[in-house]
Amino acid sequence: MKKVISDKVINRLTLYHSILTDYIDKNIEYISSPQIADLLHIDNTQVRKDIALLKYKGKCKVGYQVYDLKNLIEETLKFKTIKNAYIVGAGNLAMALAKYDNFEAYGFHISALFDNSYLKIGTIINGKKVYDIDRLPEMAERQDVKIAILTVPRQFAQEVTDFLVKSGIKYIWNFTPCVLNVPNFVQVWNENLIGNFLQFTVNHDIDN
Amino acid sequence: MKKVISDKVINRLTLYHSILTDYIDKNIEYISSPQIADLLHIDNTQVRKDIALLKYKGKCKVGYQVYDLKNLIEETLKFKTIKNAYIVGAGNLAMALAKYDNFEAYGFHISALFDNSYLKIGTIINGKKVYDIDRLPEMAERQDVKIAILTVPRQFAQEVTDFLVKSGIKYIWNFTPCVLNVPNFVQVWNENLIGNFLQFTVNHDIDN
DNA sequence: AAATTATTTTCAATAAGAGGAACGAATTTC
DNA sequence: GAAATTCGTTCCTCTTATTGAAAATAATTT
Repeated sequence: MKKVISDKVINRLTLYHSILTDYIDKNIEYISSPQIADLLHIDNTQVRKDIALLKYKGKCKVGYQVYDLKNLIEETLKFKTIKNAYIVGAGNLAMALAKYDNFEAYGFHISALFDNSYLKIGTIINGKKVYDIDRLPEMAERQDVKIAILTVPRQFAQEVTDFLVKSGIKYIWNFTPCVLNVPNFVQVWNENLIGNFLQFTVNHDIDN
Repeated sequence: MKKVISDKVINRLTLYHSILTDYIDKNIEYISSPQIADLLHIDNTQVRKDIALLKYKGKCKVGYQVYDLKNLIEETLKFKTIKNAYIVGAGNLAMALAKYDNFEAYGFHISALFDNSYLKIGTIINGKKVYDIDRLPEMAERQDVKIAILTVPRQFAQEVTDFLVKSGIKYIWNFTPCVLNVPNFVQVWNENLIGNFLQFTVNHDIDN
């Protein structure tokens, strides 16, 4: 797998995108690299280099065209490509994610949720139905879904992961605080919620 | 601000920590760098180097002592230091976060939630009370809380942020898909949920 | 209208950092 | 005692970030 765009750049591009969205709301036509850089407290050369990766040319003394640049980022990051995904484990976090319509803006479509509790199976959250997890293998194959968002309690994480792997899931977005053991052909992204924020509290002195 | 430990290392350390927790549950006394590396699909030299940063010495041919290493990581990442935080905006995501007891393991304590809806003010979620957001400045000063977890709808993000800044909040864990404009003495961590996972879907070909 | 100024992009070069390979040293096992 | 495994470290490579001109263009001044 060759990385066309590095992780760090992708992350920054999503932030630029969010700024651009805001500028469009405000009907501003141009944005400059120093403007973006100031908002994010990063270096403006960084911004220009990231944008240069997209082969996009700005206008001297004016900056970049907001609308075009936003579209280009969406194209590069494939926001318009629909990525179907299942949520596995219909707990609190799953509910929040299922109700979080913002996913769609990035091309993620939650097709269904899965759980093993009879209290949850059959319920509908934000138009998305909760199915018995036993049905996942069949549905995943039929709907050709390869992404699972894992939100089960930690003690079931590995067990359910094994089940997902057998079901043909290829990408697991792991919200559990566990390191999952998977074969090489399955990719895991550990959404280390707390770990990310720690980067913050470790190096600063938070004295309460 | 000098970074004693880089972001990437911190992120990996949290993953090691999660593996170590698992090993303790299984009553295994020692763990080696290749074992950790295999689970995370990274290089074992990397693991050794990260651990070397902690000034921890392993035992040749045996590995590292699970219990000690886990404690050392917790100490380094300040898991035992209680970090009080408020959740601002009592929506779906806030509910999920408030119910997510795992935060405590990392030293994060949610002291209270805040909202402006009379439907939510006064309710109690997982033992944590929802207060009128007007009370935040006074409470933050009295309780000396400097961390806010922002989960309001995107259209109110900036407005509420300005309010938080005026209230003396110094660290904002931003779950909204907005880039917040803050003064230099306030730090924002953009928890770019989708952005993180995109790193995944952009460079792989997910064909559905 | 021409010249100047200020801002911004672009290109090039340097510096810093992270990841991976390799090797000696140590220790357990056979 | 020999073999195998693992740690710790050094070195090298590749990536990423920063710095420093130079070119371009809009706005301002003369």
